[in-house]
Amino acid sequence: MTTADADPQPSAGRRTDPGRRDRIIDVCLDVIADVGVAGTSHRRVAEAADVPLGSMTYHFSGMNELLHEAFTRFGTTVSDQFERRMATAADAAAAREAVVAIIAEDVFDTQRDLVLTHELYTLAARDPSFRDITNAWMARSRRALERHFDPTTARMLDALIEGLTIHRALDIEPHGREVVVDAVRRITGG
Amino acid sequence: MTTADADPQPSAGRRTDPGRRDRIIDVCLDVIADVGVAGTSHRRVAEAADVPLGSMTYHFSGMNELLHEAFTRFGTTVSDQFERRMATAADAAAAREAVVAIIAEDVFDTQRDLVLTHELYTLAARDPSFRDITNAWMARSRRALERHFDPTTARMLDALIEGLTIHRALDIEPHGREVVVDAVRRITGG
Amino acid sequence: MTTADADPQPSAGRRTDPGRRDRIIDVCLDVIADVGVAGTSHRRVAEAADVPLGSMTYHFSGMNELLHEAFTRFGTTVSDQFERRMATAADAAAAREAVVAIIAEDVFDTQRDLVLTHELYTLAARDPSFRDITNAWMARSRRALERHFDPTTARMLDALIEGLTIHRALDIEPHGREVVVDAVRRITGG
Amino acid sequence: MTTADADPQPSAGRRTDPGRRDRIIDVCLDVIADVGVAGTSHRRVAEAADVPLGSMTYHFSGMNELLHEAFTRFGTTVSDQFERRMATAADAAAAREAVVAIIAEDVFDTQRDLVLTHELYTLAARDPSFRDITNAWMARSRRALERHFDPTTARMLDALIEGLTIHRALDIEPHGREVVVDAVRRITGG
DNA sequence: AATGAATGAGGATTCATTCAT
DNA sequence: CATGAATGAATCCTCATTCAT
Repeated sequence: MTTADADPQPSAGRRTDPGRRDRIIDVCLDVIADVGVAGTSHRRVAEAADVPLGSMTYHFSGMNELLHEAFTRFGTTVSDQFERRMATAADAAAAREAVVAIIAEDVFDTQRDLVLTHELYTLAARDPSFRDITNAWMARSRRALERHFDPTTARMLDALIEGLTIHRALDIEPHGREVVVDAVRRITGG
Repeated sequence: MTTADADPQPSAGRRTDPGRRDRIIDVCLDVIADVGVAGTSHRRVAEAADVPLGSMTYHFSGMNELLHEAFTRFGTTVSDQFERRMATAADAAAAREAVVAIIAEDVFDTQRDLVLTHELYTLAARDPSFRDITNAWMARSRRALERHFDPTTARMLDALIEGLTIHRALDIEPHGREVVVDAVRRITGG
Repeated sequence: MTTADADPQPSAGRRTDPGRRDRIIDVCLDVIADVGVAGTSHRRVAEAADVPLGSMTYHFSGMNELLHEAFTRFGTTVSDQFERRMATAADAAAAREAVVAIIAEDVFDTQRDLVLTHELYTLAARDPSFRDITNAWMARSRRALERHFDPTTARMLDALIEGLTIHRALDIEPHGREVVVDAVRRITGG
Repeated sequence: MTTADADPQPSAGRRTDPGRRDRIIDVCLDVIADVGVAGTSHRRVAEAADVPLGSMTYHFSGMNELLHEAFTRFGTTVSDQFERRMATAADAAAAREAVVAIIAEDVFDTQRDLVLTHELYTLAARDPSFRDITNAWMARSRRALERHFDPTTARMLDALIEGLTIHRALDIEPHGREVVVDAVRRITGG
């Protein structure tokens, strides 16, 4: 009864693993956040995802495709959150507060997102094939802001969010919340 | 004067090479701009600098030291330019125009600086040992802005410059100069 | 007749594909001519034949079987042509001209055949299991020549054809037709 | 006296190994003869030469350079032997006998040379960068033959040697020596 | 009968670093 | 002081083959 040929899940038991591709992409983002794009290798991702090395190039044509998919997912996730934040704002005042919250809270508590964002920008700065990701991201952000502000103000706000977020994360003595509130007010004229 | 075969220009002609360390640092920045920190290796830098491979680990304890020195130089160079821009401004109006010029012109025409900046941010976002570079950079920028604006406004302006510069470089349809002018006016209340 | 959706041309349209094995063999020769035996892989052949990868090991026990079948076909094809050439010769003079034509024209205009021949010889030189192909080829050539020449002369002619063909293909300044004519005459005493 | 730090050849004792490059090339030919160009890999050659894997790409830019050097050496070696054979022949009769000996003895007793020759031809048939090796080889052979025979005859003889050698090696029932003698006589009119 | 998913072994190559000179 | 030689680890990627379906 315990012989091998009676085992419904023989040896490794890992013949088919649907969703593996998805899992690899998720894990890849973790690895990037951990060791950077520079340190991200097939080996490391495979190990982190508990997947054989050969699986990597089976599911992805190469590192480039993997990175592209990973950052596409990242961009989509962040954009989703951004949109949700803006969508729940009832009026301009609430929208302003949402923007402040995004700057002061969202990215602040996730070092992970900060790192990933910079890694993506670095990639996009050199490799145009990653621009479509940043483009889509920026486009969605702006569209979400345009629900509450005119196009020009939306652009400015978007850039302000970018700059304040970066500086907040890198600065040795980060600005307080009131600076953010004030800056948003100046731009939006609220 | 010392040895018998007092040849002023010895055979290989590269016996003593003062400034070699400096040259390596400069070339390293070029290499980073070209292939990214990820693709920057001793070999590549050595070749680009026309320096023997062994020279790399002789002058630098390792890649980390080399990168650190390279980005320190980069930060200093960019800060110098920034300071010079701001120093020549006679009054607040001129200062505002200088800021606009920095955003709309300086980084715009050098893809190189854009790439290097992001590479540095990416490094700093993960590795604290690179924070001192970004800190010094930000501190100098802010001090330069504080010549003309109050500290809070200076902070905001600094962040705005950051965000607008990035978006200008990555955006598929970059904003026009007038958007920059308007944004600077709103923040500075000019 | 069996299932309900008795579609005579089922969805994918490639349910049954008689002659697929044949097509794979043909394509395999093209691949070998293109990238050499060394570069010929299941994957490459499968892709070139527009056949799923799994199909390769279904139809062939392994690369060796595939190569064997491919070169068998190649040898047969070339031998057929050789035989046809010799068969149409009415007398010894015509036979001599046929030999000249084979050397000076047949292989000359197909780089493909030259490459394939050498690949086969290389295989046969090391692996005895490919000797039966070259043996059959040589036997047929000799038999075809023996229609017009005595056995010893046939052997010599066969070797001469071999050598002149190779040198014609590899030589930087190939010999002219008259050299071929002369050599054939000397061997056959025509 | 026998302590480790008194050992002039510390630990591995393989710091500098002049002539290593040469040894690799020689070993490479052995490996090719053994498993073919197709089966020749850095790993296999490194192991056969008792050299670390990293040593391979240190001494050679890649497989192509290694193969090129190996076959260049092979071609030179064989040509040398050929030239020596022909140089020692005092008159035309002796030259004819030398040619016979080359065909009937030289290659016959070295399966190795046969295999290597075919591997080289296969390479040269597809990759023009290997033609210079075969060209040099053929040129030297012909020049050596022209010491004793007129250019046209030399060409024919060269081709005959090629063809008879190949057939002798591949044939299931190889021709006897007398066929070779006869063929050479017919071509040279001796 | 046929195939897509999967994988471990091995492919060439690049690398930072060590060390004898 | 400076460097060329050397190497083991790690890089991405390709491969033949197996197997559940």
